[in-house]
Amino acid sequence: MPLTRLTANTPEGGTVKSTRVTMKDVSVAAGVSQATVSFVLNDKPGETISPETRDRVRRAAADLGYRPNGAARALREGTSRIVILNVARLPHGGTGLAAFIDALDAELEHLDHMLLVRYRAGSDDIERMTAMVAPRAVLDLDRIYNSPDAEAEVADGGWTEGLAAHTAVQLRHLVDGGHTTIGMALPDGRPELERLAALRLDYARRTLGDLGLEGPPTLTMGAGVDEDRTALSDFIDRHPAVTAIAALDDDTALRVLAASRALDLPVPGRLAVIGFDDAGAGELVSPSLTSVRIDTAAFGRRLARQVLGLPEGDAAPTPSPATVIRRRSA
Amino acid sequence: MPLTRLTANTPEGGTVKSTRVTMKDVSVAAGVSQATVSFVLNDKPGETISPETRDRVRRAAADLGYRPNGAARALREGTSRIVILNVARLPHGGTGLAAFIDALDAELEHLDHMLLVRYRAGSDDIERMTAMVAPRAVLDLDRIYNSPDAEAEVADGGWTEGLAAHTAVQLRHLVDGGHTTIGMALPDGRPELERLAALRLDYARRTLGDLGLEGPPTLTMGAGVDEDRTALSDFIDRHPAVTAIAALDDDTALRVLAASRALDLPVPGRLAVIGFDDAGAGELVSPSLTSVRIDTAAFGRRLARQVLGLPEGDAAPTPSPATVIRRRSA
DNA sequence: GCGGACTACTAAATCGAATAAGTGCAGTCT
DNA sequence: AGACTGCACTTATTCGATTTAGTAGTCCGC
Repeated sequence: MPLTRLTANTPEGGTVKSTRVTMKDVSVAAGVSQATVSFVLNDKPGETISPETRDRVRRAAADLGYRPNGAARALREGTSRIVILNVARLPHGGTGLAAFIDALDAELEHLDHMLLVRYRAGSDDIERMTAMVAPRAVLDLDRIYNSPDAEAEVADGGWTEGLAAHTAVQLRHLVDGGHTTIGMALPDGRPELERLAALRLDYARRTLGDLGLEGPPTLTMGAGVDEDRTALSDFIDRHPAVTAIAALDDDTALRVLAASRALDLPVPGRLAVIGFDDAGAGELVSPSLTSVRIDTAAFGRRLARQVLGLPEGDAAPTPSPATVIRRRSA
Repeated sequence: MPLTRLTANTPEGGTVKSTRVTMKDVSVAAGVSQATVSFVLNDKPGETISPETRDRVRRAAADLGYRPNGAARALREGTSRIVILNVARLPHGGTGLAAFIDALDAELEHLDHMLLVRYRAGSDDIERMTAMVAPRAVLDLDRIYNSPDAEAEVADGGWTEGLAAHTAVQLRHLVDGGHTTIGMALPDGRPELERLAALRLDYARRTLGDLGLEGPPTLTMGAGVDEDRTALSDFIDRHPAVTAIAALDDDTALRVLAASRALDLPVPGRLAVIGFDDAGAGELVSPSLTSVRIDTAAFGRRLARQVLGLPEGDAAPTPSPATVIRRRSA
């Protein structure tokens, strides 16, 4: 009754190795050379293979249950068909990020690649990884936030442009609710989120500007329950006109909620609170947390193709809907 | 300003390939054959290499920054040095699981292997993975719960035995608080957690039995906020003597808290609630959630060695402490 | 009726490590 | 002195794919 199910491949190669179907086996079954099998199965352009032969080969491969050996491929091609997603220390609780990963995974699978996730951070780790697994690409969700070369043109599946729209949805919900002086809550002591915070803050400023409102004063939460209460208290003293707070994420929003409770500030009566990237716990607190659920699947799909250097594909310039999950807090 | 930092290895090979340091390069630099380099770097037993040569080889390898090519190794040996952890659809918010993964990762790194996490489930996926990455082992956190052969002897780093102790800590906290009739809250509609639930319930029953108390009546939560309220209401009606509830995890505990609030049941006055595997949101709700924080690092370390077929190593039969994070709810 | 182009393939090299099977030489035993 | 053993290596093969460089055979024009 163990927690883990172990499927070990004995390095000694017991029966496993002898069972493996190789390209050679397929070539024999189809009565052609091994090279021909490779040409057919990879649809190599420029090679002329008769339709009948193609058929025989494909049939043989299917019959035998042939699967190309990733190691051999990687050795020959220089990189494996693995794509690494590095999520070191980032929050991955939100539904948005989960959907993003799901879509990325599905699309990569469709393109005959495999997404694997790495939790370790550090540049040395990336070096190790390059040597050990030679991934086709590394998607680093962490590094970007601390990246000095902010303007580097890097594939992101359109996430960044989407972020602007999503931030706007969050703010607009508060404005539609009649709020005109809005604050923004950012996480404390999370250096890996610093750049994301700056980005979101910038978009928030623009959104409010477009609506003829002043940019949001900011509030930092996350140092601890007591510190949070003090921080919110100070913030309200300094900005008494603020009647609503938009948070960077649900965790930060929950902290605002907790601090408000401690200060006896009625939510949403005195202070409306809205989160971002609905993380699930929002419906379990009181008052329940209003949040923004973002559809990031389209980004994931686009990123998969970008990462492999493929054209955008059939995925049209999809709109990226963000919907407000309306609960009690705003 | 993208979300992702992309480090692509061009399949075309560009400059990267020419830059790679191979064993051949090392052998030339050290003035020996490539085979000798392999013998030295792998400490091949049975091979007699003079200390001076060993030194020259090691020095050359270090100077050139040699890193063995994972693909070549995998091709030759039949399996790569990658260990896959499959966490498909399981909750991974708890601090315990995070610490478990961290320790597993660190120990595997120490043993020159690499832990990569896979989110997809399904047997077909495992087949794909075997062909594409040929992992040395697959740790499936998911399958185990549905596994029919419950008694299979599989490496788990001692997790299972620990679970019993941890469950006891959770229950004992309630008993120490004066509670004698205790219920257990289990998640609803999470088939992947069914077996874990059964396991925990069994341990709970034993713990209570040892203390001379009756086994816990169970309560199912998670179908939805309204359903949860009804479920708790029914439960209290049926078991009015129950004054405390131990939950399978923090998420389930939060649901009990929310339902209690909806029913105006004072917590911990009428009903004490304790979670498991402290997931972080517990301190942000009101009343704040008491939970059990488990130290799973030792399990991770042991599992790493088990999985690679190594002896237990220096890691002594470590005790696995579980500590109650005492907050307001119990 | 012969060179050239095209078709439909095959043979062999290659990627980088691990390893089985030698090779030359010094020392030992009988 | 010749066989034998052990040491310190080297040579060459292997893993399973991709890819380059062929090689027969056919058709086509002149």
